[in-house]
Amino acid sequence: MARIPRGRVATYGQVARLANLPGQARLVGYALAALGQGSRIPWHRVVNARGGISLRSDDGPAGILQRLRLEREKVVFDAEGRIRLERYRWHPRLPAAGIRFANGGRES
DNA sequence: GTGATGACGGAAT
DNA sequence: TATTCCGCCATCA
Repeated sequence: MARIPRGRVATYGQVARLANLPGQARLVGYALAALGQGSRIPWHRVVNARGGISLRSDDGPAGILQRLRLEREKVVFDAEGRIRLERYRWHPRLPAAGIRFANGGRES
């Protein structure tokens, strides 16, 4: 996820596949929920397969914050709160095998 | 040990 | 395009 460039997004399922965990999209969400506030991981660049923001406990400002952070990166939401994946989806160059952890695994 | 739940995905309808 | 349904599995009560 740290490789996702500014202004681009990836879906939960996409991240799961890159992590060599095909079909385990829910675990990606589960992992994100465990991130601390000080995490340097760009969690706001991960959206669901419909291009929407997924937050169960969106009582707080988290959901709004994700949208604001993305809009600050020039990502546009439509009237239904969704973005065009065909336009903003990130297309990684290297296969999953080429991934290297730049933080020594401290975020996991 | 068991059942419910959840930052989801995808096929079927 | 929208809904419904089922698979997925780490956690937790």
